[in-house]
Amino acid sequence: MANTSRKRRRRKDARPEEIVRAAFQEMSEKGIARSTLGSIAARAGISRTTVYLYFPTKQDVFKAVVRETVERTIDEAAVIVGTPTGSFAELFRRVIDTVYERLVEGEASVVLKALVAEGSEQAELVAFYHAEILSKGRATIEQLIAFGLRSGELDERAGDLDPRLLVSPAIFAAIWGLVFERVEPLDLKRFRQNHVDVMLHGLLRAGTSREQP
Amino acid sequence: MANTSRKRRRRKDARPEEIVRAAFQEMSEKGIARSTLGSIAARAGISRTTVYLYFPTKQDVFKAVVRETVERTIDEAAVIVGTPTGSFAELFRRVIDTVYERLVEGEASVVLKALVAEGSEQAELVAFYHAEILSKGRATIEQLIAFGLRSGELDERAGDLDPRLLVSPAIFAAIWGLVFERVEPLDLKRFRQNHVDVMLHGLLRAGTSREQP
Amino acid sequence: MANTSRKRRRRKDARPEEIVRAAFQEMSEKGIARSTLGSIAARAGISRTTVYLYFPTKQDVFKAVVRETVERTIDEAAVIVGTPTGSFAELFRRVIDTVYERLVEGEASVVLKALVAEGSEQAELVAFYHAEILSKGRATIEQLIAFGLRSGELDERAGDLDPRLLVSPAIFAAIWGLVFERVEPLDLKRFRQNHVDVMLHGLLRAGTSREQP
Amino acid sequence: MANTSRKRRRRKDARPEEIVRAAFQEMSEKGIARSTLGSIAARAGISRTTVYLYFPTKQDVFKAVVRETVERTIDEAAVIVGTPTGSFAELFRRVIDTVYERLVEGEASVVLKALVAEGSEQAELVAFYHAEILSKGRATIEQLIAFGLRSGELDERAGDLDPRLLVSPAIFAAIWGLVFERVEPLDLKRFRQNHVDVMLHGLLRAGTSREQP
DNA sequence: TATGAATGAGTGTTCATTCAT
DNA sequence: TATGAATGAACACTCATTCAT
Repeated sequence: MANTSRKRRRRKDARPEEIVRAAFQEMSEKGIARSTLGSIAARAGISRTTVYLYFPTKQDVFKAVVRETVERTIDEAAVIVGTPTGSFAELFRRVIDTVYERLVEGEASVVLKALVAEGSEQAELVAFYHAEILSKGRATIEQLIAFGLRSGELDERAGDLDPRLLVSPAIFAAIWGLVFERVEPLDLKRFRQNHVDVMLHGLLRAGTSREQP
Repeated sequence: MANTSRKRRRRKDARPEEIVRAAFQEMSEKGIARSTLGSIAARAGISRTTVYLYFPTKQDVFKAVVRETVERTIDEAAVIVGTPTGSFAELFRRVIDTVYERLVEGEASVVLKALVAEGSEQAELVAFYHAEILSKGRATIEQLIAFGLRSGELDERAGDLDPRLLVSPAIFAAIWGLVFERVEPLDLKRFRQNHVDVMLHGLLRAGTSREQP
Repeated sequence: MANTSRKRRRRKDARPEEIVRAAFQEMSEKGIARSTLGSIAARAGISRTTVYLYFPTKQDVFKAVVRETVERTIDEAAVIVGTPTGSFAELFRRVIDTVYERLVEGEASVVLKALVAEGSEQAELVAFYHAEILSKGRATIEQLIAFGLRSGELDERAGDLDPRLLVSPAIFAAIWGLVFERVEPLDLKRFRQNHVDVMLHGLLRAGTSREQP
Repeated sequence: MANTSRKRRRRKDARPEEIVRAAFQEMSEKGIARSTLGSIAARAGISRTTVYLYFPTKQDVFKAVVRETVERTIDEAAVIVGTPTGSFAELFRRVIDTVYERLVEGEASVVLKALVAEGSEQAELVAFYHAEILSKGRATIEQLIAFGLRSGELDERAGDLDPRLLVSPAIFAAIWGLVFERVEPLDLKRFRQNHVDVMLHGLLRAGTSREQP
């Protein structure tokens, strides 16, 4: 809970942050396109035009939303692998847990959706999000794999893995929750458990011989 | 009815398809909300109001887009499991291959993205997509698992799996391709290979004992 | 029941009459403005464009509606005063009865409303309606008054009466029925009775001396 | 709130009235349906969208027109009966005079015409008009009759009268003036005089015995 | 005669943005 | 700093009407 950066930003100027907070809530309910400046302003308790004192454009408001959300997520996300303890399996489970907690269940999932939604016109935001979140996540996973290889728990073929594969079900779950939750809900706890189990042990009955491709 | 002009008739029949094709292209570039009936009509080379001769509403146009684009996709995958041949592993690989070909690399990924992006504003479309596509896909995967259990290749614990887990990396890849491709490309062939390998055999070195949670 | 003119028109060409009938029904339900050629055509069981074979314009359709309805009304309206029998009071009651039957409860009320509605842009129709219906009605009332004066039942001051006054409550009732019926219904029978009673005897208690203006 | 610019504030307060005035004029020329927000705005010298700052919907504009135009009308008539002076005949004449001045000759006739014309498409407006205007008018007439009964000037049978009958010629005159004026004008002064005379004393010569129905 | 195809002009409404105060 | 007033551009949708067959 490194609340230094948060404190730093606070109190310097409360208004922009209130606007961003309101915009985040609107975004999480209606998406970017359907969030109107009017509704954001109303939620922030200010006039619609006052928003323009702090942000030149609606897009810029949402840029700030992404930025702040990402920063908060990063700040709070301790680097787990830095000081590895226990088995690879334990470590893996812990990393995946963190991903679910932060990216899937947390605020960042809203941002992820927004990026998917309007990413094509928000290249700048996409790049920022990638640099701040995804690349760090990737590094974490790569460290994790390296650890497993060193410890001998992982087959040497794991070195060829695309690190994104290991978290991809989590991202899927985040997306699912945002879009299809109402129509066919997903039991996150069970899904996470499945995720880890299958990733670690595979689907095939223990003892089944490996394919030789 | 008999002497209706061929040319005219041909046109009449072709129109909806042309409109749907134009709408698909617009959607892939701008999403649903930002696709206007005007731009769709222009792309189809007709007047804006002509669209209303074939579709009562903008939503219905995109409903048709979703339906036409994705229906064939799933049907094919379903066929595969219908007449299972070979081992579970082979079957699994074949289903996943189909999913990648259709959902990830094919046109359907565009639809998927649009729904992820604007699903909250298009609840009806989401419900439709779920009913037509996801539920069928889910059934296919469930059949696949059942087959594996029957053949003895799958551990009995596979019966508890959320079927969505098995395809989740593919969905992830589809989203990634649409959003982050430019910033960090994804080697689809390798990713798919990883996907199948890890799902089938797990990450842990063969012989490593299963966790007892 | 002079059905000569009706027969004359019939069978010569059934289509236009079917269209006019459909238009009349639409008009009585939705008024002229909200009656679309599409709904009229649908009701007549023909294509929208077929209407144009018989009527150059939507307005012309409704001109025909007014014409036909008025003609029917006139044809069937026997001239009561022509051969007067009984007292003025009896005659008056009979004339008023006819007005209620034809203009208030009959089809013509629909036309009346339409004229009120779009009369300002349908000067031609208004003039036609006046010439065919109102002027004849006026003549009838004037004959009635003359009869009453001759018979000595009417005060000589009745010669100064605007004949329209005598039927004005009936017209009011027609309008009321068309507009406010749902919100505060009007008991036509009672209203008609009141109408005749008050017109004949006035509101004041019998024996009250007349004002001297 | 204190230092809000006077000019600006004045404007803000004046706008709705200006819009309503413009709408009234449009309505009197083209009716409700054919009055577009564009033409109303143009007449008021503002942009089409500015209307939406003051009225959420086109219907609300016309609701305001109806309210503003007719409210004063009835109130005044009600005041008259509130403090009755003189004979019933005098009072009746005064109420009827007010109705002619306000409803027939004044602005309110335009509203009445619009409702008659387009009432079926404007059910809400009709209900509103009834609640605000007609029910009050009815109450006024009923008070008037009650007064006449108390004072002994009215025959006890007047208690059975539909109150609407007493003003119905005035409404007729209003409609006539709007629709048939050009084709056969109506001398309002004379018609009003006739109205009151006949209503009070009836058509039949004094001394003629009442009918026994 | 009859119709299906097509469209242009127009309608109410939304919303990001500008401007004067 | 803060805001209320005002607007232009856009959008989905309707409908009378024209045209080719």
